[in-house]
Amino acid sequence: MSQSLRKPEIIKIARREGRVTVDGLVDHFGVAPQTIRRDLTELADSGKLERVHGGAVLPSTTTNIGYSERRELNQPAKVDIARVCAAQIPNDCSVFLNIGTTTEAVAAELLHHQGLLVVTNNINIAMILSQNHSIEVVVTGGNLRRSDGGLIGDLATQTIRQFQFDYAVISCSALRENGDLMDFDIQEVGVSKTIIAHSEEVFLVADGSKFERKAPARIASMAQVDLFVTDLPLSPACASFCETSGTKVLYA
Amino acid sequence: MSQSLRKPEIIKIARREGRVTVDGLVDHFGVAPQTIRRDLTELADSGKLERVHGGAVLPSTTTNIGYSERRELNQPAKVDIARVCAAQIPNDCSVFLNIGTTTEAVAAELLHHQGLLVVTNNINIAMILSQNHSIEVVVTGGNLRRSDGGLIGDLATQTIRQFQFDYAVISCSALRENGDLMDFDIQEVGVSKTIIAHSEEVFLVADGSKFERKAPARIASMAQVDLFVTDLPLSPACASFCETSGTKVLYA
DNA sequence: GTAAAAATGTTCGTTTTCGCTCGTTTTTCG
DNA sequence: CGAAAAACGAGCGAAAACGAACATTTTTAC
Repeated sequence: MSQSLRKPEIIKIARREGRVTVDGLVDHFGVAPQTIRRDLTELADSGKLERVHGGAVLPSTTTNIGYSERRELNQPAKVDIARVCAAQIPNDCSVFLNIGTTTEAVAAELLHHQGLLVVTNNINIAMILSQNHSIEVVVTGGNLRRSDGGLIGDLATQTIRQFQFDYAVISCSALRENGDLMDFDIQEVGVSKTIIAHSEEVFLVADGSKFERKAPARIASMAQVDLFVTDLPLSPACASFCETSGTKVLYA
Repeated sequence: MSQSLRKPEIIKIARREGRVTVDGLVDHFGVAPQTIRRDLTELADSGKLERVHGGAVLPSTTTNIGYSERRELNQPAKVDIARVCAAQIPNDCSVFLNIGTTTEAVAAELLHHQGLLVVTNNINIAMILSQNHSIEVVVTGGNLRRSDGGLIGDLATQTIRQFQFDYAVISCSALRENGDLMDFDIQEVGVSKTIIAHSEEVFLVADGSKFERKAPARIASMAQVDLFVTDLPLSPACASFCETSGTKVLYA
């Protein structure tokens, strides 16, 4: 399929409005109706939209709109971080991956590894890793959180307690200057704490935007993290905290 | 502006705006279009951007999963069986759905129900049911079986033992004339036995082709099933067995 | 200071996109 | 049901964008 600058924006509008019209897009982009029709036809052919007379609608199977938008947010940075993180994980070891778009990116990078045992409480990660037949995938139980495919609650922690991981890759909703890892969901906090307690090496993946966000629940301190992979330089305060607590920092 | 500073800035703009145009960058940097094209091509080669006619956009990781599943779900016989089975399940109750394409079809039919608590060891079912916000979805832990998205092993049975279900919908790999339910995977047998032991009402969904197949491991007897939904008439032997064991039979 | 190397600008032939026309299909409305 | 109106897809020419090759400028290394 040929590409165009308009198509991503058409999809964005479709996800926001639920549908798009040829006329509306003609006004929006200032192009001829035929051009819009061509775009819609091609988007429909590739399964991104469903063509209807006069416009197009979202395919009926599209769920988690908010999530998929968030997943694309800052994606290149996440992939860079993920690549650096995955490079620190050897073959033939056990790894835990928890909830988060950045950890999903790590899962995608891990597809090139071999002989891994990966345990995850993220359904999307399980789907991603099922492509590699040399990776044994174990899913924790738990209540399914629709917003991001995460499995949380008591069942999840129960499962995790039965393992001891060589490596854990975790993320968080927000980071504070004093080195605290924060999260929105109190249930997820319990899971993350359990993961840290059952892992030899804890890797934290988080892009720089996490420093600008606030979240209510405290997961842990950076001191409990062995390796922190991020994209932007840390503030002096945070950098010195990592220094004294022995947390290694890698930049993507 | 020197060359080394231009590419990071292009990425910064792309992340902020979601897309960049050649013309826009020519104005922004005051260089020739060809230079911008070179930059964009190199950024695209390294995976940071996705090149399109007239500019570039952030790489999209939109993955459309579930094509193959949906195809299988559309097999008319399975859908008919699923519809009949789903009609026997009331709103506001707890249901277990196990592995199998027919049970997946049941999940699709249950999308119209409300107030359900559904526990499943099938990742595809979890994805399907996540579309209905009035259904609480719980996933059992377990080793992921790539062939069908099933979660099996000790972790799965452990989880199931913690529940007592109003209804369980199960399937099997094969059916014998004497009323035995058979399966290919010994690990799955353990799961199915546990499900039956922890459910008030057990529904079996299986199309007629199951009678023509052989499988090595015995799950249970039809006598432990309360309702059997199928598409083709049973053999006289099997029908009389159901009669004496009190198993109700429904035809789709 | 000079030469090599890298980056940038220019030209030009090729490819892609876009808008127009026109005949066909779908929808709307009496 | 049937006709008018809207929407649609195919084909075509013009315009824009593209990439390759080469000339020119800037940076780097000695």
